[in-house]
Amino acid sequence: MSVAIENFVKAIYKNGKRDNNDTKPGNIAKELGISNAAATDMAKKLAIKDLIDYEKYQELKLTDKGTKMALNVVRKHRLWEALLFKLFDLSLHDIHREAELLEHQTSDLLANKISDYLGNPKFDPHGDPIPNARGEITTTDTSISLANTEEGKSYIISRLMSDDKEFFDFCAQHGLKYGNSILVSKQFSKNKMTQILIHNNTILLNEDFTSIIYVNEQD
Amino acid sequence: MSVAIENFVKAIYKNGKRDNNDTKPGNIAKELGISNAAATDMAKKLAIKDLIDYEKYQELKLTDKGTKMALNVVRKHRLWEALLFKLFDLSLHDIHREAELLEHQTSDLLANKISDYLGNPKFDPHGDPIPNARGEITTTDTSISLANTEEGKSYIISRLMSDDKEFFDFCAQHGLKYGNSILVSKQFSKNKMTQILIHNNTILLNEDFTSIIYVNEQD
DNA sequence: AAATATTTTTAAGTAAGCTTAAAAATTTTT
DNA sequence: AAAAATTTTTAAGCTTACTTAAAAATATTT
Repeated sequence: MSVAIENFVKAIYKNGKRDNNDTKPGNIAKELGISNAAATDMAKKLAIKDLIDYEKYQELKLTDKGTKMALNVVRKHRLWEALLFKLFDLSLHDIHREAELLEHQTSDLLANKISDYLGNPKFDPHGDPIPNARGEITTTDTSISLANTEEGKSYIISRLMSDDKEFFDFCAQHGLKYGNSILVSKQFSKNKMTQILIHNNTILLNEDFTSIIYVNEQD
Repeated sequence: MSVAIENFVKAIYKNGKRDNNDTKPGNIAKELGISNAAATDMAKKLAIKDLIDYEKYQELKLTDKGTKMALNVVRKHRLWEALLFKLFDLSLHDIHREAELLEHQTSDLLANKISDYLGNPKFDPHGDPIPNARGEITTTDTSISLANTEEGKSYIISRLMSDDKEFFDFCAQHGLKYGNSILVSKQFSKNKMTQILIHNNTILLNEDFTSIIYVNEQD
């Protein structure tokens, strides 16, 4: 399947998870940096291939076949990230950029070899779960916007779900990285902000960030 | 640059080395599995980009810029082959197939990281020399069609320059592989055939094969 | 609920990278 | 060196993945 199609399906998958399921053509177009018209166009083509269900003016919905394709690409992306992270001294941002290209030129055979080589890891260097060869994925974490603030309850950062360099730089600067411990001290639900404590620093995060920082409860 | 252009330039480079410099559009077309018309078309486009010198009905000749691009792609191909060979249990044929795709989606930065990781190797698993980051390449071997048959002179196989599965299978079956020792016992120049001795078996090879099996003199 | 703004869709057009068919040039055979 | 065969080129056309501009529908604001 073409790179354009794989990326389109992947974008629907990602937007379906992340935002409030806003997978109308315009959102996908923005994600991919193409025009709305191009997104509508592509949506029709994918519908013919039975990768999405398409109804005019509605959200784009992946079919089982489409979901399978998206997970296959996501699997390859995250396996590449894990491999490049292990072998080379590269920034997470660089690794992401390389994986973004390699993911589309990787046979299932090679993906499985990479997975084996790494010991069939369940998570990539961002903490994102790696779907297995059958497209199954296991996650238990939640965004910190939904974390509760019970006294003394601490969390472990499990993922930073973004490809934005500015966001990564911000995270790096404040010690927000995969595996680190934080305390969610307060939710300002009205203003959609969250206050956290990390390394004895209190940080107030707005929705853009709280929705893409994921954590697991600390045991 | 696009995949199609990189492959076109690479094909000219390869044909310029291998065959009797037969780099007319038809040969490149055959190499790439496209029509002659498409090859002529592409040749004109590459000329505009100053990647080749193009004159109607003549051989296609890479400019310095074109050669540089070809060597850059070849470098990435061979580095991928070396890496995949080291990490995974895959056949040389599979490795070649994967590298053929990955080579076009690899930044110079990543290529250099792979090279460093492998200790900046000079040869890939086929024995083909890996151009360095500046596009320099070092070779001393010759095809067995040109090897001389001096009494008792033996050679070490340095490369099997092909992507053809049948050829690889043939080589595997007869012990023709990188590093093995052979004796070139007779040149039938009139018939363009070469007789070799390997593992006490005498094999008579025709030009198709003698022109792509490369050897170094044994010290 | 009307007016306004935004988004989606349609329509027409472009560039890349191919195709086939036929004309033009070159190469090979006799 | 003429005839035959092959190769290269030109021409016209196709598909994919985009674009911009304008029409149609939906969503938001007042």
